[in-house]
Amino acid sequence: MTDRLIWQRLEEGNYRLTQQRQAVLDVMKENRGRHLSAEEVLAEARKKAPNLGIATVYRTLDKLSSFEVLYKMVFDEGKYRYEICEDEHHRHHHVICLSCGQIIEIEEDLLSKLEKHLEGKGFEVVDHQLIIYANCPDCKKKVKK
Amino acid sequence: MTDRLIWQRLEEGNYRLTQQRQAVLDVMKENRGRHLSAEEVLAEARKKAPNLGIATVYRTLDKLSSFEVLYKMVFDEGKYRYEICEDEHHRHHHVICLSCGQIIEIEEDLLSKLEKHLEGKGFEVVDHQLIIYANCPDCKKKVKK
DNA sequence: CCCCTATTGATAATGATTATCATGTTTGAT
DNA sequence: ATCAAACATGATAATCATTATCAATAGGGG
Repeated sequence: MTDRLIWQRLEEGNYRLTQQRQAVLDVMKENRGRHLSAEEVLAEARKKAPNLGIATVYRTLDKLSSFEVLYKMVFDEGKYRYEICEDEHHRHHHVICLSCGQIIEIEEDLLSKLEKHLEGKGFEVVDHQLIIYANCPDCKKKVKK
Repeated sequence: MTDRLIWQRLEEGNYRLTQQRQAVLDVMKENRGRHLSAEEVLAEARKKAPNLGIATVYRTLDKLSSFEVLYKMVFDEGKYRYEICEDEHHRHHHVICLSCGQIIEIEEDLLSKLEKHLEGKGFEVVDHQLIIYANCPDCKKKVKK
């Protein structure tokens, strides 16, 4: 997602970029493709805004998600993670390695057929999330030993 | 999932079926295809075991999940839900209606191609979960008004 | 420069889940 | 059957992530 587009969305939402919010947004931009928890964002963002509080982090992450600047998602560990949006389609494809916990993004989009089918049945598809649980090539080797 | 198979898994795990555990398991069997939270299971199961405690419900749900008698899953609301396993493949396909919250199961399995691709790259695919966010036909009508 | 409103950080409150522990129950060896 | 040992339970405390509260503060428009 481009700075231009981010700016546009913040403006539409009448959202001022304070130092703290800037720090949070910077962290998210510096971690494109990663899926950060609120605590992780706090730890990083404090390097720029040392007395940033966790409440502000949550507030900012939720607001940015509501502007569709960030995705808010949840994996099986049961807590929220955030990631900067990369496209207009809100599609998330992830592979989670069951051994090392690494979360890898994949690009393929094979779901349009399924969604067309649902739309044919009267559904209005808004978004989807696909998570694949796997052992990544490295861990696969280790596990076999 | 058949009673036969459930029994087999409990036996393999040396898991005694006490009254309380039986009550929890019964609730799960009576609600095939539904995705119950621990609190919901507790409320139902207390009809059979009136002074059942929430801790026992959690313990039982987790154990049954570890035996692959139940699936343990998480949606965007951020809490765990459980469902009795219906097949050997551990595949969950859900459509969540964004208006009424209804969770509908779908049967299609269009992901084998994608998984083959990942396996070609050295991954070992263990499981997957696909969630589609949509408005169901009824809510779609209401939303449009 | 001052007032007004938005924002912040600290902290309390909440909700879901997990851990602890004293008590009660089952099991299996005798 | 008896009894010790292991297991299971319910109540409740502890924990973890998140949200709400609130007094203090910061910034922008006049």
